[in-house]
Amino acid sequence: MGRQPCCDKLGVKKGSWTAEEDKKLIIFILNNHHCCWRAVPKLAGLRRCGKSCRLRWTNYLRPDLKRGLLTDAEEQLVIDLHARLGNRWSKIAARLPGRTDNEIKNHWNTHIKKKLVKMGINPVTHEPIGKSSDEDHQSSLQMNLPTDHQTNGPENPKSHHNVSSSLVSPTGSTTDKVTSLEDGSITGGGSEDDEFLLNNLWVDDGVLGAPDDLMGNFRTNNNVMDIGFLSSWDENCSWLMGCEDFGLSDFGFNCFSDMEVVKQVEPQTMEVAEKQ
DNA sequence: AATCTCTGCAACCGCAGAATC
DNA sequence: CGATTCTGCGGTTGCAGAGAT
Repeated sequence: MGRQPCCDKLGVKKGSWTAEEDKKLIIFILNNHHCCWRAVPKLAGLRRCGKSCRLRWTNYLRPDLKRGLLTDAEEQLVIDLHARLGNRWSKIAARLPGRTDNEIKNHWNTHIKKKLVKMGINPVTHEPIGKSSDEDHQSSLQMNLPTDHQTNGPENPKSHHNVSSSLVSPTGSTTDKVTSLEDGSITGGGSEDDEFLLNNLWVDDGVLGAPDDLMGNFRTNNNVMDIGFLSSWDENCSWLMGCEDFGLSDFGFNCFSDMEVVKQVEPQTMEVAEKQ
């Protein structure tokens, strides 16, 4: 028998989300969390696929998301993690609070990849271009690059060393780990090894761990909704899990005044929010 | 000022594994 | 235990804005 289908494709809207749709989704999840994504669009009054709702929420509307370009430290960590995990963006994203796999994937493809090539580093193998005889990698790499990079080629031949050595992180902690990885101590795909090493990497990298200034912001296409009274990653997460206990006005969601707010704000929660 | 080209990002698509019946 | 569906992931696409001509 199995389950019911995810969504009937008929009447499902595609394309960019409107501010109105964002509001509906945010309000629904605030009041109900999400029981299952399949049910979300119908219950929230959206003509979207549940999959699309999940994507919109996780990649754009989640309150714990950071915004803007990755910092140097984050970029360095992405490079290090990519060197050992490959294109497992979700695993990489799990190590960068407030960043999504989609965001990291995009940043890799648009920024980091080019930067590495300019430095003479193969972004696939993380080895100096020309060092290995894997011409397949190089040719495939060039296929994926814009023409300006194809014509210019590596502009920095002096960078014939490990990526992680050339892009030194502020802590300097990640470089050594990468070196140890490349001597064969890491087995590709070994999830337990990955977890162990990544946890070490995570723990000692205070720069990236749960930033103090990580303030959750809800944003729509037109609005940024401050929920800055939450001061840490953990608080953000726990708040999310218990979001049904709060009303929208607690978070400064006055922009939703035109929307029907289902739940009433409890006086106690107001007090808590004000104290923060 | 108008047009063209390039770049970056949000969103979609298809697949695989997990979950459910 | 097989069939079916759900969820999450990675690859890819399409559009909008920026920059170049």
